[in-house]
Amino acid sequence: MKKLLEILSEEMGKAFEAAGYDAALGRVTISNRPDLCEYQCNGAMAGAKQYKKAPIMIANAVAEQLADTAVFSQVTAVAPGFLNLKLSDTFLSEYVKQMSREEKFGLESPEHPKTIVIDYGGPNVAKPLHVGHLRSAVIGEAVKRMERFAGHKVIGDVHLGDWGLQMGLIITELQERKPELPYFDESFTGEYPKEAPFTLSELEEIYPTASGKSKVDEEFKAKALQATADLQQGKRGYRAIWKHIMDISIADLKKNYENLKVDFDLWYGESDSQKYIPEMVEKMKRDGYAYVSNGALVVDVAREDDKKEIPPCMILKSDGAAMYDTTDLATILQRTIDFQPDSIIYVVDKRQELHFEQVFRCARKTGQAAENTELKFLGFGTMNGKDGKPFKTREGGVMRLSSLISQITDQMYEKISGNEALGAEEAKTTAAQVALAALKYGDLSNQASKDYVFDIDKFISFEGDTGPYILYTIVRIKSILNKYREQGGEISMDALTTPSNDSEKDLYMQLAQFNSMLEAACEELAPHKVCAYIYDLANAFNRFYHETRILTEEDASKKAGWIALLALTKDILECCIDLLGFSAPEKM
RNA sequence: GCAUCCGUAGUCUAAUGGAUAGAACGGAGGCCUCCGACGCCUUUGAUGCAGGUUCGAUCCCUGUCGGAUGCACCA
Repeated sequence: MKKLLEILSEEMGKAFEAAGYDAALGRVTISNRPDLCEYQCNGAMAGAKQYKKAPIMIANAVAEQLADTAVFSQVTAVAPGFLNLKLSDTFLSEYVKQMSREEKFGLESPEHPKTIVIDYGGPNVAKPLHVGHLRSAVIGEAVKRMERFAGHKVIGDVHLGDWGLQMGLIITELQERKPELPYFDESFTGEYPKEAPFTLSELEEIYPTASGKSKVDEEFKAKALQATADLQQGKRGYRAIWKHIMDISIADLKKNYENLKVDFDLWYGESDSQKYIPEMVEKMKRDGYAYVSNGALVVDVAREDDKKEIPPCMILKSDGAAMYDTTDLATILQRTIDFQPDSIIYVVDKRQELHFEQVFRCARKTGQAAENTELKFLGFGTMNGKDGKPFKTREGGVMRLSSLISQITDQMYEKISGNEALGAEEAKTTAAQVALAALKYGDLSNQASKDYVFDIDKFISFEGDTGPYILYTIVRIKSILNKYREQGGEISMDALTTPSNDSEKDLYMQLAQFNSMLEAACEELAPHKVCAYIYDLANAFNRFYHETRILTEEDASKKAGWIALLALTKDILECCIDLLGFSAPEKM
């Protein structure tokens, strides 16, 4: 269904036209002076120059045309030329009633659904997830759910880091520790063992050790680089080790992401694009794009109008090995072949912006991406500690994501375990549920591109603009609805009446904004807009709730109408938090 | 050095070029015989600085100061 503001703008546009002005001037927006009006139109001022008339004259003429509109209950022209509007109660409630019947609360599905690949998560195999992986997972998951809800075909790909130097480092370290393993025996032709020669926790220790060594030991680093190249060339024993690492690591990653309510459609990695690389490189050479510079094979991507110098995209290092430019390009090619996507969205740390700028340009120039495929970089900022510096453990190390989550869950448990309505078991699961909401809302309520401060006490607070506050509001509504059912009441959206006071009308207006809010949030890939919306909606509900005795109301139709209003509010809140990637308990 | 992004109340955060810059936390004060007071209502307080474009600028442009980040064989 049409967005409310669209309808209002059309109505206003007709009035402008009838008064002899351009209908486009009739754009209506939400009032920024709620004390004066609910909606406003500033078209008279915009048109003043064009028509060489005082804005107030235009505004007056337009207001006259709206004398008997069914949409507005009040239209006033105010100096210097504002048109202040109030909505008709019946029009508003009809709109909301219609919306409650629609499949997606009135959000229209796109005429041409897009195929969108979202690249997020980006964990490295053999390394546990740490706090640096949180934002990509949380933001990417929200964007995926939003676009999917909007009606697009969305494919979420975790894009594992499984092909770079870290694999060579692990192989090299393993060889030093256990040189007797068949994987390192060049003459071995039999089948390699099914069991991995290491456990998950060993693996998680091997990588940092090897990484540390490579920084001080030149020889070790050279070996690791060689091992990386050998692996990429397909050396049999190395591939077998790699497979072990992958199996162990992915099983663990899946478990961790599941705890975060994050799930991927594809578990592809850099390695999966490998088979496209040789042909891609050849074609780049053949087409004259790639040339050798300082021993490496590169493609120029600089443009004349660049203010800054954009280094060329590196296709192959001087030792012939692929690097992240290469795999990212080959991955674009792979996705083009597999899905012909209309859009590929990268949810990546914003520090990688230059890299992706290079890759996108190169992909366009050399034809890895179709011309009509848009490549979007959704860069996110750093999660900082209270000191304003990147989040660390007390000891100054990198904090594991699982520790962060258990920390916030434990604190949440302490807060809610005092609630006697909850059993011990229920308190545990509820704590985990609310903690996840606190964590995700704390992250998503900020604009993705900005750095933000991870403040655990603020996030888990039930007061203010937080996840728990949203959940609390939902739980409160559920509690009322349950009582109503216990009294034998039935909930039906048809019971919606017209608003009878300001706080109720405000709640109606908040609800009516759902479709335009979500459309904007999807368009701008901005989950924080969904957060801002549900916060406003929860506030509007709480204000209304405070003023209205619902269950004791004697007028049955009034009561049923309020119940319907509550039910719709709850449905929309729950819909939104599902898009953000968390859920509400029954009690808390 | 060059470049990019960001500077909004004490803190944190929002605002397709529109009126008196919107919230949250904190501070001050009030509201439970009543559907969950983890709530609600008052109140306090901000666009780094200097110019320009515009009828109108937090937003666009220029300069300046401050912060973050990036600048080919790591990802």
